[in-house]
Amino acid sequence: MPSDQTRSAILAAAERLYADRGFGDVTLRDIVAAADVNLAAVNYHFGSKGELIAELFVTRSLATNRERLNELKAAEFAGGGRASIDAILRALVGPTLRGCLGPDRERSTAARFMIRASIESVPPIRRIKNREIDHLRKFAAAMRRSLPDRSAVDLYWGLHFALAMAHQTIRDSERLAKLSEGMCDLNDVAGIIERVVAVSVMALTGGESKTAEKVGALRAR
Amino acid sequence: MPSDQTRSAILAAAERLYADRGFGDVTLRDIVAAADVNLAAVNYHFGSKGELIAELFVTRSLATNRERLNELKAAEFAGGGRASIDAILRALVGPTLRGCLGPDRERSTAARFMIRASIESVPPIRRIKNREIDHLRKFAAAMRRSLPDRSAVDLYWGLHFALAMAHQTIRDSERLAKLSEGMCDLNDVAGIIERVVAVSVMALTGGESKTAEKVGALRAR
DNA sequence: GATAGTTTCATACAATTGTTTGAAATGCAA
DNA sequence: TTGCATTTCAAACAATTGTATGAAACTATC
Repeated sequence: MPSDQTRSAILAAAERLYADRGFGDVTLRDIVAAADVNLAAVNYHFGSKGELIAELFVTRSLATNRERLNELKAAEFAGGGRASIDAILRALVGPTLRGCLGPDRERSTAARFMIRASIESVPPIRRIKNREIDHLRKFAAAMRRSLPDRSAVDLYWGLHFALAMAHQTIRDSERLAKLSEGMCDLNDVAGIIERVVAVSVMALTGGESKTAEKVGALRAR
Repeated sequence: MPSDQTRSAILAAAERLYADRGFGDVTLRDIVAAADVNLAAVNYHFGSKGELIAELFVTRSLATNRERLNELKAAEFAGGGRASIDAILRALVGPTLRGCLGPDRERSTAARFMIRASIESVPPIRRIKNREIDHLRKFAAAMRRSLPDRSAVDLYWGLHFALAMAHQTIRDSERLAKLSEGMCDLNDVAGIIERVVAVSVMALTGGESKTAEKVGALRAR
């Protein structure tokens, strides 16, 4: 019977350290010290540092995607096959925002690890990351069904911007807090999600398709 | 007479390498090889690797801030002391977007270096970065003057989201290109700027102050 | 309770890193 | 030229890194 006690202790410690300090300055010795296991255990159980990171990433990546897709399916079911655009966007940005900003410690580490992974693109992760495109494509398709009149380009930009806002809010919540001197409540996760969704919906619908015009008008200046 | 030939060769090579590959995996030996100078030259001219990075960052940081403030001042002058909100946002996101996505090679390296710096937060940079808050505060003040009716919280979020969209577009333009299968033209820098500005303006004005309502309405669901 | 397979451990290894050193080369003033 | 300061260079240094090794400890089966 394989002892996965050591194995999971390493995974947990590694994820927490990577989430906190990034891949750049976390050594295997840091990890085994935090996990209270022997240095050689990492190579014994995972083969190499890169494979450890890869395993962490694929596990969390699958979990996040599953969570997002569940919300999407639920929204589509509730809407009789066609989800509302705000529900789609909520399914896209909700899980990550809740995971990173919410109070749940365990989820928080997982989500912050994923943010790190999306920022500091280390080789073992870069190789896997292409699958994310396929995942996002499902959301693009749902958006196309929800807003059949919008151009594909507008939809892609809307999707891109929604992720951008959610992402940056997690990555740089500290700056926003400092800049606003605490006026922006970063503990109100639900409020943040709705703010991101609201802006994204506006970007996509633009008060009845004004976005394209607005872009055009501003460009003409 | 000090020989700044070596000095500037190091600076140029370091900036290019850091911009291309990030701080994580660029060694001093990579830099001196690219600059075609001796290894010891870095420590002789800069003292340490950290001080080299810091010098690069402060130089570029000052330049970017100056550029942004120039555009802001010009916009405020043109508007008789009060700039339009879209002009303010354009001054905020324009320089970086033009720098990173534009064709100008030299500016491109500089801008991409700054993006790296804002992502991979290495110690020497982290220490300096607090000044950025003061810089952003000037834009927040201009926005307050331009939209005196909006709440401060909304303005901060709008500023935050504008930077988020610009930032992510630079950092992850590749994903957007892949996702949209080339439909989103990332060479049309002016168009991208206007798109970011348009969405930010909508987020801030929300079709005559609908943002807050919309957030409220969505939250009520 | 002996044995085979698995897991842990201390230790060592090879490679890479930023930094230092002291001598050689260079530039420039007298 | 001589003398002095600045700059370059090859070499070495100390520290850290991921990885490998072989013996010890453990676990479960017979």
